[in-house]
Amino acid sequence: MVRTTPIPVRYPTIHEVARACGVAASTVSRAFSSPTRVNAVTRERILTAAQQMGYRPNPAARALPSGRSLTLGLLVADITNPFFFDIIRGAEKAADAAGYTLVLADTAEDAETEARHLSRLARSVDGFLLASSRMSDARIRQASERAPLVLINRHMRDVAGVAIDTHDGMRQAVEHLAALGHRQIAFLSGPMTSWSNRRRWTGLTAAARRLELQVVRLGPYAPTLDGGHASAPDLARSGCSAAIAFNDLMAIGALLSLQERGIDVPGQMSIIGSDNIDGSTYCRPALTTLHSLGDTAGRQAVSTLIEVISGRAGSPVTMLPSELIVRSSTGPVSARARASMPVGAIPPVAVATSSPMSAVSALSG
Amino acid sequence: MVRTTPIPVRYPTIHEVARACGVAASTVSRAFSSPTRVNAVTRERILTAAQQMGYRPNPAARALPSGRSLTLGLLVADITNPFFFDIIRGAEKAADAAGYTLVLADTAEDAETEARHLSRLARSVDGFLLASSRMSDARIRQASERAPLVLINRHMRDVAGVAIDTHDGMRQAVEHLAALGHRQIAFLSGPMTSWSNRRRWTGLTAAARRLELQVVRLGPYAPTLDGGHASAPDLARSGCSAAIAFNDLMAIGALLSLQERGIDVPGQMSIIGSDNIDGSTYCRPALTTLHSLGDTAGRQAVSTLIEVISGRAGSPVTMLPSELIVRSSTGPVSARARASMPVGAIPPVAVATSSPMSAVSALSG
DNA sequence: GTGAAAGCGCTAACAC
DNA sequence: GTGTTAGCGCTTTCAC
Repeated sequence: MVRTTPIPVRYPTIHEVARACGVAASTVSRAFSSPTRVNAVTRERILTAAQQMGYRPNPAARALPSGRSLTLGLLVADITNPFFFDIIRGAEKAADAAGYTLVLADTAEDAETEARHLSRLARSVDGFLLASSRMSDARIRQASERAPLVLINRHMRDVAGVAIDTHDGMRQAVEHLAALGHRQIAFLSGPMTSWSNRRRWTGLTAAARRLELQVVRLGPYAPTLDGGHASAPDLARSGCSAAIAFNDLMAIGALLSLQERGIDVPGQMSIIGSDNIDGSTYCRPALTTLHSLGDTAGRQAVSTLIEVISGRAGSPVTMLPSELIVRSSTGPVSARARASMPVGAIPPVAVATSSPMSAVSALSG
Repeated sequence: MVRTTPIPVRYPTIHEVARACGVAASTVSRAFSSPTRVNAVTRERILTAAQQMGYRPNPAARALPSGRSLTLGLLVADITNPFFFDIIRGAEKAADAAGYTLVLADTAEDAETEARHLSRLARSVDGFLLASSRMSDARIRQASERAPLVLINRHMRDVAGVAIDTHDGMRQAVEHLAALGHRQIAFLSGPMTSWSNRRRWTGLTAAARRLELQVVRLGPYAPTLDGGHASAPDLARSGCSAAIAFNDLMAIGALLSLQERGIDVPGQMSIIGSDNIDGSTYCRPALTTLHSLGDTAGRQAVSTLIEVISGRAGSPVTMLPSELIVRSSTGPVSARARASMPVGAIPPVAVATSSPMSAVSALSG
């Protein structure tokens, strides 16, 4: 038989512990919350008694007068995207170590869902971590004025955050491709609402201009395998010999579709991803990609958030580096490709999309 | 400048809403908690006022007298394992729809970590969902007596749960291999603490006995890419022409390692995984694997848990089917392999491991 | 159908 | 250092 009604455990309260120790309830409270303000001996006695009575502080009762729930909300753009794994694990570890509970919510790449979670959790958590937020700057700013908030993988001058500098990563990627002889590079764009997408594009164009390469932006596509698949036809007819995708999932999707169309990677097309997910090691060819320290980002974001919550200042905007990992999806440009793509056939920076992208227009001149 | 101290929003209380409406606080409370027990007109008035005053119930204040936090804890064996994605998403959707908040915690494949989370969250949540619990039956039973608890992907007669029937999936896998001419099959075992691992092994041996095939169990290995890599040497010298791995990650790891050793898949070795993760479509060759309805499992588990919490009975143990998806990692046994593996060289069921596995000894006779 | 009142278990002044 | 005393914002009897 299945026991459908568990016997609820009656936990002892602070008062019962107090009585057992012959002290006031407030002393028991202090023994847990501000250990220094209680006599070491009596504190020990209280802790021991509490221990053997099975006392566990009631979080709700704690939160009510103090206003602090010791809970943090982590909103992630896509929980199935391996990019977030290390961030989640890092954040969880740091939260745990600091005595906080982490509530994880998936925003499914949608600003509205993100906003809903934000308002739904507003009174349950002490602060928010927004990993790859898809909301507008204005909305984020507004949210950060109502509750402690730290951004991950997004940068705003006036909001605390931990960002990953793929700008420099893009430089490494472009230099790698240039060294292999590529002159025309496509960028497979991810969501326009993604700061890191814009950042990658600006990093890419800056490096390309310096090295006198031509770049085209294709998309935007969904930052998923399917998005990558969708990009393949555009890429195939782009006249480029190499592509840098917004992330690994897209890169892998593109790679598969190209192969299905009989286009060899890297023989006829080199591909670079970003995030260094597990799959980038076992797709074929294995993916050249950017690696960054998600674990560190998660930890750092939590500790920044805890500082913000406690009203301490600090240097709230952290930048983490990223690094190119060269595998087998990039190779020298083929003679045929080189011949079929006369330099100057396309302008230095072309945007093959109808979607607006402010950061681009300023650069495409 | 970064604003490190957000201006905390002072939310109106139930009393302020009450005053604005000229009713008692308790009526406002009822308007939200038990809508039927309040006059429809006054209720509408209250809801409107609350709306425009920006009233949001305080979860802690709610939880204190009621004892219910409207929060559910979902403990997952490995948050980076794609097997859990659909389960997480399904659970999140169902929880959301029922007005519950989901706290997600990663147990890192460790029973102790799982127990720690269980006790840490005990007073913060109304119940637990344990996805692929690594704890012992005894411990799970004990936990389920202290708090509402529903198992996912594990079966115990006396604890509510949603299990995935890979027993029948294994039958499909073995029949598929038998049809391709394989006579010797290896099982790459996952964690011994995993119910589904044991279940897969019994399903495999039962089907193999019926079809008069021989099976060997190798491992256990970690249920990860690395675990799969580790299994490859054992598999290569096992004398088998096909392997069924505990999950896709292991299958992919094994596949890569075999290829590195110059062993062709499926030419010299057929491989079957389980879980149908995204990576199983883009590893090469694409993986033949078992698919199951994680989303449904997650949803179902949440609704069962809510029933358990509210003391309602029902049919608390659900079984979900699984289905074989044939891709390219399985093929006909090669003539060479067939020749080199005389039937009868190894006993019908061999266990090439020193680890204890109760379910096995009973079957290996 | 609604109001009054008594807590839920804890924290945080404030005294001493 | 420790005890006393108010609440925190809500739910939930119990009257009416």
